[in-house]
Amino acid sequence: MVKLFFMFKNETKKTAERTMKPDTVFKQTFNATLDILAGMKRGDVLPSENELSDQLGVSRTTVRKVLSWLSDNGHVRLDGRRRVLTAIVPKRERFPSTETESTSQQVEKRFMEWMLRGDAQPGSLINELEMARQFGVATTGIREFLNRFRRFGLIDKRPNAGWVFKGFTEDFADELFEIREMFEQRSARAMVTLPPDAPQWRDLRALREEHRLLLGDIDSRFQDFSDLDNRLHRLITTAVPNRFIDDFYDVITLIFHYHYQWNKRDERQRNEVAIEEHVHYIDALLARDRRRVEQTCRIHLASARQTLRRAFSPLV
Amino acid sequence: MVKLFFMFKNETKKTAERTMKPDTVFKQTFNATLDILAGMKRGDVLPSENELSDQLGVSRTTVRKVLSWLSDNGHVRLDGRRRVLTAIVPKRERFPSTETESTSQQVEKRFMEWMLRGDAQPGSLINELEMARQFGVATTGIREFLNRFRRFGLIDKRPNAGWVFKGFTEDFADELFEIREMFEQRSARAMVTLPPDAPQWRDLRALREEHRLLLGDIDSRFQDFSDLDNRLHRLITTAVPNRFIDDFYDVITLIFHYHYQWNKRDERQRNEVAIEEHVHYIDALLARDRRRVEQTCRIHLASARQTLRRAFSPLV
DNA sequence: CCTCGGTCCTTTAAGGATAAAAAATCGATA
DNA sequence: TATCGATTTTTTATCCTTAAAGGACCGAGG
Repeated sequence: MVKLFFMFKNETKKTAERTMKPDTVFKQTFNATLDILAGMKRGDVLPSENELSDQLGVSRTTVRKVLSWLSDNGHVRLDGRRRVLTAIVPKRERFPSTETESTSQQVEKRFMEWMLRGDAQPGSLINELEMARQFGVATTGIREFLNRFRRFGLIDKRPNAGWVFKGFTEDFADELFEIREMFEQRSARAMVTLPPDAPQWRDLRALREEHRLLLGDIDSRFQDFSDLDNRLHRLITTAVPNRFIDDFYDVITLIFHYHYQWNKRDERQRNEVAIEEHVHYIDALLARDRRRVEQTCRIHLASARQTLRRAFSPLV
Repeated sequence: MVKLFFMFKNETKKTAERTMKPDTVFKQTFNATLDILAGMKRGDVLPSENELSDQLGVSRTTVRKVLSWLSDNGHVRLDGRRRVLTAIVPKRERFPSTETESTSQQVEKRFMEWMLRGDAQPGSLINELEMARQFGVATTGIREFLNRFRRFGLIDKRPNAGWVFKGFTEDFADELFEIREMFEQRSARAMVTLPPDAPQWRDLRALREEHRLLLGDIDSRFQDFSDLDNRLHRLITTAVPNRFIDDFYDVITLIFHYHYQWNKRDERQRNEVAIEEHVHYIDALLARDRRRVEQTCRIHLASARQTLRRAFSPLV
């Protein structure tokens, strides 16, 4: 059987000593707090602990840890029960992105890179222990990732005997897009029947404007398409929410997120075509013309499918 | 916030001392080997180690462990390189089913029971540690289960802050069946276009016969319907395989498996109706009549949806 | 040349431990 | 009455450890 090796050339060796639970949340929060402070000047009063907690999406415990650091290092002064900014925090205090990524995020990233590089042969075995060693994490982290990754349809589990990589193949693209087409057509049809005062129409018009702006500046900003693509399709699915369809879009989002990072061939032109397809699709939706919606949707998905399929034959 | 307690009334306390990795595979293999020996008589030669390994679906290592026991306890004698059965193994040597279930299977079972009992309030929090204590397993086992269970659309993860049970509600049934209907109609339409010599037609005719037999003996065997239901729908999806559709059927299979165990109301009558619907559906497929297939499929799924929905209002 | 026993090594499935993060508690105070 | 500081308790994310299961190798024998 073919065994896999996950180490890439030019890989930087992991030297960081691992703690039990990483403090990536603290470090991210720290950076985010600095972003907030950057918009303030000396003498300004900081938001309250609860406000910061809400705004940053972390517990007050973590917020307080950051605020303690700011006090201890003389950037913030206590004035009664207010906190006052006394000194700007220099940029170099920010934690680098390598330290703000949790283990599970790192595993996902490295696994996807390994897969999309094309190093992975269909049918090859994935070994938890080997992967854990190469990624510098414990086997439990790998297990957890693989279990979550199962639903992407790219790996199979053989109990007591590891995992099989099924391959990032044309079959995969076809099966993915068969479902995607069913779901998208269903959502698009539902959207057409939404009442004219549904909030989706406002969002859709805003998205159309964003598409127009991007097309006007396509040469420098063509990489922003990925985000726009995701937002359009997610908006359409909100017409009639269904948790299984939402979950499926998670699969598509992840696949495309990494796919866009690795497949740079014809990127600019590919995205320009896709944006134009989107505009036609959006116009059809705004016109609430069911037949045209179905047609423009089909055209766009067919070309997206071709894009993904071509990623599997990199030499042609 | 509502907290959950997983301990049921009349629950038997776990007293078994836990080992690192349970030997459930050995115990299952042991029982399965006894089943094979039951079909033999004294003096018969056992199959080879490799044969047993293939047949039982476990490694030779495990097979050899069972064979060692048989030798050590005088039930099997070595004759050159053959093994000869010398004494029947008494039934009481079999391991009880409680010892042949792996931790992950136990966790799944107990979680599903807890959910389907209706003790779980929608929106309540699931606590890994609490659940681990109640189930008598380590937190890693719970985590792994919850991660795998995510795709069933019944729980949500909040990073660093546990899991939320979304509730086994009518919404869930509706969303599940919306997808199921799309997938089933798609597969049924594909099946109609299969060539007359496709192996599916043979299997379908066999299934039809099984339905007929079950209907004739409905009073004593109505519980066998669950298995038949699963096999029919799985057969139809093989018309044009798609890994995402297969995965979705795993969700349906598990939900129905436990649902059938807990919801006994009108069980016999419900199953009888469903079998008749199946027969009409199968006949339409065998006739390769697209319109009738769509119609009978819709009728059957609508009644299955009602069955599941009714399970959420147990007092009406 | 295939199969078996013996042996050994590798890998998975579980348990257990610990630091970080979340959450709760409680006066005090504005 | 909501907020803050201080402190404590609970829970998650991660690492490490170990027995069972899988798998490879080898020599012998039919």
